[in-house]
Order: sequence, then C-alpha cells, then structure tokens
Amino acid sequence: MSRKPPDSLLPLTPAVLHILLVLADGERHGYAIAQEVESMSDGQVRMGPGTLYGSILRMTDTELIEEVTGRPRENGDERRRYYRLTVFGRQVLALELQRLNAVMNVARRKQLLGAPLAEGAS
Amino acid sequence: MSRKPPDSLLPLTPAVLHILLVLADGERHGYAIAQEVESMSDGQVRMGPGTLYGSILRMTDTELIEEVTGRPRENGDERRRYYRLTVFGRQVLALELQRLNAVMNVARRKQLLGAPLAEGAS
DNA sequence: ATATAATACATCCGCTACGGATATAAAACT
DNA sequence: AGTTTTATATCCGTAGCGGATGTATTATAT
Repeated sequence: MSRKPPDSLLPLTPAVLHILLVLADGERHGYAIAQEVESMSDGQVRMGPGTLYGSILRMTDTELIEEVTGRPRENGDERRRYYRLTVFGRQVLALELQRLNAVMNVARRKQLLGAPLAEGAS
Repeated sequence: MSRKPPDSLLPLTPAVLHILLVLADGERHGYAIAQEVESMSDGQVRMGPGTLYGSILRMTDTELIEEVTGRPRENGDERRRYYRLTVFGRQVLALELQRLNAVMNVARRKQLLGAPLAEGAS
C-alpha cells in the first residue's frame, strides 16, 4: 500500500544497490550481507554497521526487501535476521541496472573505459 | 597539495559522476552541464541548481575540476563560468567507471540484466 | 574450563550532500 | 517593451552515510 513508483527511488545509493545485488541470490542475514558486499567488491566497498542496518531499515520501509519470518532455521544462529528481495525490489534493481548500463554506454562512447578484458571469451 | 588519494572519493555520487562525464568531452559552463546531463540521460536525471552549483563547488574544492580563467571568450555570455576536468579528475573518473563496470559484471553473472540491446550492430 | 576473538544486531549522532525554493540579472526573443 | 530563456548563487530542510559505542551470543584458542 502507498508504494512509490519504482523510478522515484532511483538512483539508488551504492549501499542499497549492493544489498539488493547480494539478496538477488537468495536470503541472507544482515551481517552476511556486509561480508558479501566486501568480498564481492574485492574489499573496495566496506559497509559499517550504521550503513548496513540503517539501509536495511529504510529498504524494509520502502518494501524493497522484507524479513523472512516463520520457521527458525534448524542449524542457525538465533540472533540472525534474514531478509529477501520483494518482487518490487527486484523490479527496482532491474531499473537501476538499466540506468547504470546506459551510463556505461555513454562512457564507452567517449572511450573512457579500457578494453573490457574479454571476460569469458571462448 | 594535500590532495586526497583518488579512491577515497569513491563511490562518486550520481551528480558528480554525470558532471565528470560531461566534462570529459571538454570545457562547459554550469548551465550547459545541467542540460547535457538531462539530455544524456533521456531526461531521467534532472539536476536542479542546488545540486549543480553545490556539486561544482565541492568538485572544485577536491580539485576534480577547475575553472577556466583567463581569456574571456569573444562571442560569449559574460555570466558564464567555464569548468574543465583536471588530470586528477580524469583519473578518479576512470576509477569510478572501473568500479561500476565490476558491479555490472556481477549483475550480468547473476543474469539480472536483459540482453544488451546490441547497440550498434552492423 | 575459561579467556579471547569473531559474529550479530542495534542505536546514536555529526557531517555531507541532495534538491527544491527563492533570488537576481543578463541575453534572447516576440 | 514585455516575456522567456539563460545563468549563477544562496538558503535550508531532509536523507543517508559511517564511525563510535554498546550488548550479547557463538566459536576458537590456550
């Protein structure tokens, strides 16, 4: 209810974008998100607790993500709180990635990017 | 002097990134920057005066850009103030684009991007 | 067994930056 | 002459970052 139009949330802050990217794979708890962001970016992006839990709170408010309630995991740490993307969140993520892709295309046109390093060339 | 290490400025805010991208082509005055950002992004990114001149001020302070002084342009509007990238600014821009490129690669791996729309297929 | 470190969440708060509102004035257009 | 567009500038409410601090549980080491 009273959910904002997706593009009114753009551009996403780097913190929000990274959290969405991590959660795109599946449920994660907060601390795990922070760690995965750090490893995913080769340590370039470090997310302190303030940014992490603050962002999670805001993203829950705007319904980009939701906490996974019910069934406590059998093996799990009781303290952990798990989150997952909402359909809305996935939609917003897709839009933001499109936007960034457009930016990168502009940069490419201006030859500001080196060769793409042919990732996975056959 | 006392210039910060380039990566301490990352990630760039969208406003700063867009301004750098526009100035990568050459000198521009403030108002022209705002217009070019808007057209460049198909009207998606709108930059009000607060963001524009605030960002320019900060970018001048951090030496990402510098005002072009000296020779007033023959044909020009007296009010205009022109800016250009510094070498440092160009370096920071390159780093940020590398960072974004890495993010996009992650997204691609996770299949969160649609087909690239084959821009410029022959 | 117990000290230590790592995990996990939470809140506080200063600071930065965004961005709309407002102001001013020159240049261009009608 | 009047209106619109161009152009820069400042103000200020608000959002968000991010370090500091706190607490408690789980895992590791001695």
